[in-house]
Amino acid sequence: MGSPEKIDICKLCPHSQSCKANNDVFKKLEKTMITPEKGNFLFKQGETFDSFYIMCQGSAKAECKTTGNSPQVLEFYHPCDVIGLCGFGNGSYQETAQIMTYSRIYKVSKKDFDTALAHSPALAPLMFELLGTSMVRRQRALSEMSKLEAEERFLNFLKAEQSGVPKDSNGIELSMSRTDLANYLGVAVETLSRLIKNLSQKGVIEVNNRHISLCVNTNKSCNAA
Amino acid sequence: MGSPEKIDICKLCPHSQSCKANNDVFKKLEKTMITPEKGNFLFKQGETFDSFYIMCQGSAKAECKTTGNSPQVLEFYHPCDVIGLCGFGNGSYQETAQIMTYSRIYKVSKKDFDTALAHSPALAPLMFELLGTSMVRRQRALSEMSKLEAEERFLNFLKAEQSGVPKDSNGIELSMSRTDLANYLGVAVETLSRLIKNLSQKGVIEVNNRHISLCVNTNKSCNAA
DNA sequence: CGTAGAGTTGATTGCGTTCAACTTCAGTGG
DNA sequence: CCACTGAAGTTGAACGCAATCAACTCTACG
Repeated sequence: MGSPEKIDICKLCPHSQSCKANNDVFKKLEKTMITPEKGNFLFKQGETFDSFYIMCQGSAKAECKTTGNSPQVLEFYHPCDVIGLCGFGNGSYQETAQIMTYSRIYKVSKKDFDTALAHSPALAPLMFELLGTSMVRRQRALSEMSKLEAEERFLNFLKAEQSGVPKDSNGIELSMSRTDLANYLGVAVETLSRLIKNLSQKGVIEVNNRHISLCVNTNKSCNAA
Repeated sequence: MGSPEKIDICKLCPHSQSCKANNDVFKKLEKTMITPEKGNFLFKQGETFDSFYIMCQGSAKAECKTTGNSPQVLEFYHPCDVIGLCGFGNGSYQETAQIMTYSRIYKVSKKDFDTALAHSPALAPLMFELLGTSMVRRQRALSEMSKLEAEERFLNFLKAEQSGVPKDSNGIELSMSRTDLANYLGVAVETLSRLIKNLSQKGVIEVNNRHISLCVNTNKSCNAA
């Protein structure tokens, strides 16, 4: 892990407009910047909940394992995302967070958070909102998982990824492996591979390794092409 | 809906030991008792978040619909469960809550909750815990949905249902229709029907309409029988 | 008694899994 | 600089779980 600093880098951040970390209330929170490398863990499932994190730069994933099964990728994290809220549940993290690419991340210790809570009346509602949103995001994923077919889930994923990227940039640079992505989507790696090939042949997407761009007609009707 | 009262019925409640509503902090919350009938809605997806609920008696379900798809049952609620927390997300409910059997439910208005928040420092942490737990519950469901086969998901469901029931009682009285249950498990009604038949023939469960009892060897090995 | 909704059963189809072989790519050491 | 190695990704063939469609039975309720 990198050495902690205490600089406000939000001023330089391209996401500062929409980021919770740049919110008035959150800005007052005591926090440190960490710069973990690819493969590092922010926390592992079962560990005591002592901090949560706000991603400024980079990418990460959350996995959870249930008894006897291979782990399931729950979520991919991008800049502005808050990581580790699941720890509020019963005092320990119920998932494992791992860095996918070199990242810059704000770390907020639970201790500092609890202190701030007493002084800043606006903090609790903000946190309720964050937790509520996280909950809804996962229930959406749950709903999609059982309702939609693999292709549609993948397209939804792409659209979500694209929305977090400046519009002028041409396509998306995926930060996760096919294995992780397939796991996240709930299909086998082979299925994902075939799926991408099909969509590519149909002209819905253009693929070059981990670089994928959605073609102009982003709407659903392009499936029929 | 039934007429609101303001009586503390926790003293008479068989679940009072484990129920959040009976927690010191929650007890001080201003709340009213409602007694909705089967089919009533506590709230519908998209409505403004103005209250959450604590179930004392009865059963309910939460459904969500995403664009263009049939609704997905997210969760079934039993006594002690808190309903409507998703509303904290963006100020509106992201799911619909419907009563399945005649129920007695505490209603906590957001206004009263916000008021209490200012006076009771222990309330926010308790709420964080509730929200965190709800989040984790849904991510578990998500993980199971993609990892486990239908039969195992059904058995897990049964075990969960059973754990909320006094041990001396013989078996479980399901409060939901096959349709809802199949939807919740992410399979077709027909599949669920066949599944139940198989398990019954293998001697893993005993079925009589909506009354189901897990046979003595509750452990996984009984699948092999 | 008749109707509607809930649940069951059977036959068929298909999406996605699994297994296996192959290709591509990045990193490492000679 | 190139050969080697292992991981990541692709392709093909065969299988199987669960969906779908359709007909039927059961149950509740008027």
